Amino acid sequence: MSSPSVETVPDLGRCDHCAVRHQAVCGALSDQELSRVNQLARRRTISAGQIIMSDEDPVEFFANVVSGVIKLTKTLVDGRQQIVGLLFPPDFLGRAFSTSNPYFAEAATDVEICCFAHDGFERLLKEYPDLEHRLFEKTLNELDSAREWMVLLGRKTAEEKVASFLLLLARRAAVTGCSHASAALLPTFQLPLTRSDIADYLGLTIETVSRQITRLKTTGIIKLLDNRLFVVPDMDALAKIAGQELPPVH
Amino acid sequence: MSSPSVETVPDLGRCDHCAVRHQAVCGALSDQELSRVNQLARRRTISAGQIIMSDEDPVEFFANVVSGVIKLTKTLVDGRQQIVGLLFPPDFLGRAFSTSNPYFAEAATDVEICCFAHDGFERLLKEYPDLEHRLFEKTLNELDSAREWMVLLGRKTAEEKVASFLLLLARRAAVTGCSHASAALLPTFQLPLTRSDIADYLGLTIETVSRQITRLKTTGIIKLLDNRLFVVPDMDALAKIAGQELPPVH
DNA sequence: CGACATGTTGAACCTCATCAACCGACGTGG
DNA sequence: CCACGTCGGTTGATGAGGTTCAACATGTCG
Repeated sequence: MSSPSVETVPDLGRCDHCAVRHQAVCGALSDQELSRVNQLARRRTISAGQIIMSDEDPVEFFANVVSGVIKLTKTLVDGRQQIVGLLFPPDFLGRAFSTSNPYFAEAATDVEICCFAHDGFERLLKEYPDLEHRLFEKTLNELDSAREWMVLLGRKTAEEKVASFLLLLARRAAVTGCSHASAALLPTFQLPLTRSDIADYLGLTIETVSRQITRLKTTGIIKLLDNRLFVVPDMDALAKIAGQELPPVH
Repeated sequence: MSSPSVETVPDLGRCDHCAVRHQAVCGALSDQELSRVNQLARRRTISAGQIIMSDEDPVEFFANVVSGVIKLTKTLVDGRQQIVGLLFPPDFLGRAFSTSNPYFAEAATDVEICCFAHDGFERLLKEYPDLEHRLFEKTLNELDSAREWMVLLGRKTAEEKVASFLLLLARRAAVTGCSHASAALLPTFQLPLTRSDIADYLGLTIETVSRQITRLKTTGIIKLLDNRLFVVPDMDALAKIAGQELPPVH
């Protein structure tokens, strides 16, 4: 397992080549600490559609999202469903300090995660306050996002909802910097969700989502290279349609 | 200020008589630590309708809610508003680890809060991991609530929304145990919000809220002693209408 | 090739928003 | 003291935005 190395250099194992090593919660850890985490961690690959955690099960593990997208969903007794969160790399999956899961976690695309056993990880949180602090900050950001989404769900029109969602992805793509298309550096991204998932994320039906997308397409706000590959020629135009929140300055 | 006492007994000052001393984040602190917090804290009384924090201002302070109800709101440029959270005692107000406020905080009723200066409190968080941990747990609970509300906003009907809201208050009243009415111990509570606030919380209009309340009244699911005082004769019936989430057991 | 999943489009319907009138309570000033 | 305006709430009539139901297109996999 461990390569023959000078003993002062900790064995980081897979963590050493991990794509999200510094952005994930692990970023809080020193090399020494990370080598311990490494022994606790287990990579898993999950194909699209698989359920990762169920609200029927107790919390069994936590995980970092390494690649792909995970959707967190809640369901009413009659089957109505709502996506209450999307996890991208390097987000963290799992409800700390609770024995029960408050939602379903399902792979929206093929997904790679790095899992930690429940007990071991909670012990780690106790031992490394920096780790807990990092997780806390991530949680605060999630809370901010959730509340922004509440505005969308409660007050925005179908067109604004779809535009907001596309804007979210376009901005992510702009930051991540991976423009798939050669198209002169215009924000371009791959849809990670089906129409059905988008509907569940926006509190709409599939049909309405489809109609709004074709509308944005015909008005030229967006372009589709194929059914899943989007280009946004004018981010400001899209942002305008998305119905922005009150800016901080009055 | 400090009463002449044996020096081994820390001066808890107002904290000693504080109604939320043990439930609020302060519950994480020893008497020694609390006596220090006490010097940092300042009680404030705020009348209904006053703005406590604006998203236009930087984060200036944090606070414990001691009595009353605070609403957290977000607004779109054209004035559409959404309440993204309600704070009851002993909830915590303020976004830690950020220089800007993500929302408005407004007193829904007359409110008593216990304020801490921003810098002093963040220093305290660093020094007392237990305090930060407690705040973390509160944040996790807020996130759970926010996500539950997303299901309501995205997927529930007007009737279910109103019923869910009343159920929320009725359950709170049942726990807090303060039944205002002599009515044979039926869950009874005072509405802390105007119809307009309720509408902003549920993503509806005032008119729809009003109509749904009268509907629940005429079907006997709820009774009104006056415009603000509600009685729930049958919690299960109300819960049924509220459209429960999928129970943990399949 | 047929079966199935994903997505699009059309037509009818319905829930909820909108606009408007009205009510009672309250406070204020002439 | 009463007229007046305001505020919170209720009720009615109307219509638009989105859902529902249904048909069809497209792509994929055995």
